[in-house]
Amino acid sequence: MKDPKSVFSEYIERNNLKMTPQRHLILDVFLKTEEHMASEELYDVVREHDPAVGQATVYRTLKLLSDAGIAREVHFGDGVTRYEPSQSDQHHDHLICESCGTNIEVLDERIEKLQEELATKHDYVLTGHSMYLYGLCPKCRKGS
Amino acid sequence: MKDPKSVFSEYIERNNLKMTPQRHLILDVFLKTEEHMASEELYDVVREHDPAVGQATVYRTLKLLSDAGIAREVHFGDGVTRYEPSQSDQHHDHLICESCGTNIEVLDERIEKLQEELATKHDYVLTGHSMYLYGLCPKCRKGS
DNA sequence: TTCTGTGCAAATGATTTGCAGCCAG
DNA sequence: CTGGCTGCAAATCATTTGCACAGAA
Repeated sequence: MKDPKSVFSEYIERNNLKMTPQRHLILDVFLKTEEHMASEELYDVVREHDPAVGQATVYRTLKLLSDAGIAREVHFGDGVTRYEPSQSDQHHDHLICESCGTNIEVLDERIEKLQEELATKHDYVLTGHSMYLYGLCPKCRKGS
Repeated sequence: MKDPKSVFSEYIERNNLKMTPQRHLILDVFLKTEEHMASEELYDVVREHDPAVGQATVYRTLKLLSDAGIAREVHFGDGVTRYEPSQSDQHHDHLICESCGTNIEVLDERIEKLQEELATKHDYVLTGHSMYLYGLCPKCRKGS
C-alpha cells in the first residue's frame, strides 16, 4: 500500500501533468484533515499557508485528487461537495445527527455484503455506493 | 392510509397557509410522475398546463410538499435536488447505472434492519437514511 | 521553449429572495 | 379586508470557465 503522495506523483506523470507547489500544498493540507472538508473550508486552511493560492486552484486540485483516486467525493445533501481521503481499504458510511450535524463514520460488513448481493440480483456490477444514516445523537436527544 | 391531497389540505390548514390553484396543479403533476423529478423538470410539465406559473412557485411548493411529508428529497450526487412521492410505507433505495444513469428502486429488508441496528449501536435514534448503489447495468456492460 | 497551471474575474446553473400586486379565507 | 401567495427579476451560493501570464519539464 503506497502513500498518497507517490500515488499522486505517478498520476501526474502518467497523465503528462505537472507538479506545482500549489498542488503539493493542497494535497498536504488535505491529507492532514480527518474531517470531511468542503472545497471552501480547505481553501481557508490553504491560504493560511500561502495566501496567494486561488479558489479555483483548490477546486481544480480537489477534482484532480478525486480522479487520481486519492480523494473521494462525499455528499451530505446540502449543496456542498465534501472530500475525504480515500485510502481505498478504509471504506465507511455515515451516521449524521440531524440536529447538531455531528458525523460518525460507520461500517458494517454485513450491510456491505448485502449491497453487493442486491446489485447482483438486478444484474448490475457494483462499482461503489454511498449510505447516509440520519438520526439524533444522544446529546441532542437529552438537550431537547 | 390517507391520500396525499388530503394530507396536503390538512397541512395547509394546520399551518394557516392557503390552497391555491398553483399548489393544486403542482401537487397533481407531482403525484402523477413515477420518476424522480427535479424542480426544473416538473416546472416544464407544469407550464404545459398553465404557462403562467413561475419557477419560484414550483421550488417553493416542492419544499412545501417536502415539509408536509408528501415529497421526499433525493440526491444523486449531481447538483440537482430531485423529489419523489414519499408514501411513507414505500421506502426504497437506489441502484444507479454510472454509465447511462438508469435508476432502479430497490429494497432489502435485511439491510434496513441492519441500518437500524447500526444506529442503535452508536446510541443514535434513526430518523431516516439514504442509500445509493452505483454500478453498471447489463446493457451498458454489453455496450462497451 | 512549450504547454500546462494559476489567479482573477466573469460566467454558470441551481435555488432563493425582495417586492408590488393578487387573491383565498 | 389581510396576510399569505405569486410572478418576475435580481440576488445568492457553490462551482466552473475564459484568459493572459507564469513557471514546470
